[in-house]
Amino acid sequence: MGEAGFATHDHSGCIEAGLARAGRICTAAGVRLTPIRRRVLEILLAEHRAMGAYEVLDRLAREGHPAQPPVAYRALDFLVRHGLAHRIERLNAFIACSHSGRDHAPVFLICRACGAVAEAGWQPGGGQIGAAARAHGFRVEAVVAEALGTCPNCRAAAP
Amino acid sequence: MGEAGFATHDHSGCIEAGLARAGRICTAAGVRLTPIRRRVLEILLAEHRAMGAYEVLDRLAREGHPAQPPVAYRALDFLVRHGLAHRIERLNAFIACSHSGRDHAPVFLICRACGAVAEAGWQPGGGQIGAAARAHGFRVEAVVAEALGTCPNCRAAAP
DNA sequence: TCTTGATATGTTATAATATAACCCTTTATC
DNA sequence: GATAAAGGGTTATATTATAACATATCAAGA
Repeated sequence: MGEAGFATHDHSGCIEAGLARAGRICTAAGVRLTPIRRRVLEILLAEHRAMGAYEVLDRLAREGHPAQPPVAYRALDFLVRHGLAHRIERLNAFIACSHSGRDHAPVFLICRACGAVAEAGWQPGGGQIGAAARAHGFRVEAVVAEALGTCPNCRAAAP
Repeated sequence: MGEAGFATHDHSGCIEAGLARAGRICTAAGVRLTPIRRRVLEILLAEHRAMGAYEVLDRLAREGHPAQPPVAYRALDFLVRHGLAHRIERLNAFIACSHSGRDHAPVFLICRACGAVAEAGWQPGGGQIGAAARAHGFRVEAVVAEALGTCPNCRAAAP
């Protein structure tokens, strides 16, 4: 999987690889990738973009799954807790994790024009946020880093 | 004003100074700091913490102001647009800007235990986010950076 | 000053996002 | 198989946010 940028690519393999990876992670963590959880991850992987909880829910509904809000939120919470998906605060949306490494602090690049989201990795402790936190005596446990702007595709289309 | 950290301080002067600064900024920008906008900023400055829109709204209501949701959202949007307040995505809440400088990209340090929020400044373009964006050909227009963790006060209280 | 366009406010209604709470089922373990 | 722990199904409701439209206020030129 690796980095997911804005470049279009054939990601038919992403879904399979993502599910396989999820299976490994869940096994290692001693938790269960149940059918609903697996299906939600699959939906996120297939769409390859940030999706709202109710959008995921609609999918499940159309497939005949039970589809009350808690169904989606529980599955999404699970995926986020185990690092298989991320929540994009700015969009109130969720996206499958596209970073292959272990524990990572993602930074999201969100295109205003097309809504595409790229995930990049970084070392939050090492940079300026870490420095700011140390200056305030603050212990960082998690970081939300989201950049809004325009992706290269949209700039090329409407410069 | 300057940096707002976790240290307690007498911020009676903060309110006055914040309002004066807001007046200058609005005059310079040719926009109006109307009574409602001013009052909402005053509330945020006085509380000195992140407040939800409906919490601000309750205040206005108790003071006899009209208090339908758009009243609060419009005032808060105005304050955010002009850099007088910030939206904390992670909390769906708003906080008065406590950074005296000009255009700045704030990073927020949010304490899980007590909910306090400190605002620090940084240079988003220079750091790792800038590097990640350049690597993806992404043009950054705004950055949300929020760190969750524990503030020094809470760690001292319950280590 | 009058008019006019732009901006702001008041209000109703509703959309979008998220969680509480309860009960039942499935799974893992002894 | 008994039992505890985790997950799922469902109802209801809480929380956050905006659309839409009528009225009021302001700024600036005719």
